[in-house]
Amino acid sequence: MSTHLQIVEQRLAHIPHDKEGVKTWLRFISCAQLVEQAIKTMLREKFDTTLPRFEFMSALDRVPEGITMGELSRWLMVTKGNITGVAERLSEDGYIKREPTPTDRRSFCVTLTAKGLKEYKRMAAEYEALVEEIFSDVTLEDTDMFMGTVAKVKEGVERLG
Amino acid sequence: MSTHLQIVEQRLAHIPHDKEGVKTWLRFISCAQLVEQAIKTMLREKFDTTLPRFEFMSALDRVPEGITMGELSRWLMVTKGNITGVAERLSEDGYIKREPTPTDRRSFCVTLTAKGLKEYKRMAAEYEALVEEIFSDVTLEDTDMFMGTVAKVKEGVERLG
DNA sequence: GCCAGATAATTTAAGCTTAAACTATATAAC
DNA sequence: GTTATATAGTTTAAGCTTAAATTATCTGGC
Repeated sequence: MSTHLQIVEQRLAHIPHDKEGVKTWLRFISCAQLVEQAIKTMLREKFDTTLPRFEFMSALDRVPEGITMGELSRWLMVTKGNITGVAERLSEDGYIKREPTPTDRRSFCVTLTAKGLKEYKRMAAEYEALVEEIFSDVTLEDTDMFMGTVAKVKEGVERLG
Repeated sequence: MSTHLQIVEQRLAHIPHDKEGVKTWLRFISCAQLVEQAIKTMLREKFDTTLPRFEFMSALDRVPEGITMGELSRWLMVTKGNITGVAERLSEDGYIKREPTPTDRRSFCVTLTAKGLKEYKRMAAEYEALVEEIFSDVTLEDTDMFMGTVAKVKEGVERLG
């Protein structure tokens, strides 16, 4: 049985030596996927939920007064159609509620229910513990260097126009 | 209009100071998503295709003699059901072909067609140019430091059991 | 040969995601 | 007030993804 790490090494071996950027990108994305997979597995096994649902509830936890679907869409950086679907399922489970806003009859004010807040707090504690454990050997110096690299990559993306 | 970068900074501001790992993870995944989005946009606009289709064809390009659905599943680190679906659509478009293997009547030998190979080469050139451009300011020293951090994160995930 | 267990691939049901079309409402210009 | 334009949210069609169940085939032990 091949591990994630071994497969990534095999894939790197097929990339020409002059493609340093491609190799770095493959290392980058495979590490991100590894961590994300660990988070998804934890959320599924311990809370029978998904990362998009968790992130949706996390967005609501910041703002007890509630926010609109459009604001959620911008905060989570996904389409409004996406928000509609996730909200529908969270609402069915009684974790969130959508109430009309007095000033604009087109929009809703979305908030966590008491049940949703309680469940979110449980999930957030496990999530934070998991991520802190995964990153526990990463030092502040590592993070500083890493942020410098991230800044260069982001500039690279912005250069594209 | 908020940019990706601004939204990430706002999200970081809501994370407690003692959660360094969570902050680093958010920076990590947001950078990965930014690059991935640039790649997906390029593939859609220039080739009317998707990243999973590109990766599928990339896996086939390595092995002109062809590989089975199960090998593709392991190489791409996705379920076999996933492979069935993507293969079906690529086959409809004439980019790949599935032939029975002589030794095992359960399995198929999957290869790129001439059309598929030609299209893949065009896509791969644009993909490599794009990624090299995005990572062009990242130095070998950056990459070395980054790999050290990645190794720590991977160990962190493996520690979970 | 026969049978039990393993393996290759597909199917199914559910959820995530997007782009584009659509409905309803708001806002601004006149 | 009417009209044009913009915005809030939903719907639709298509594709990606998974876990679990299923079908067909293979392999080893007898």
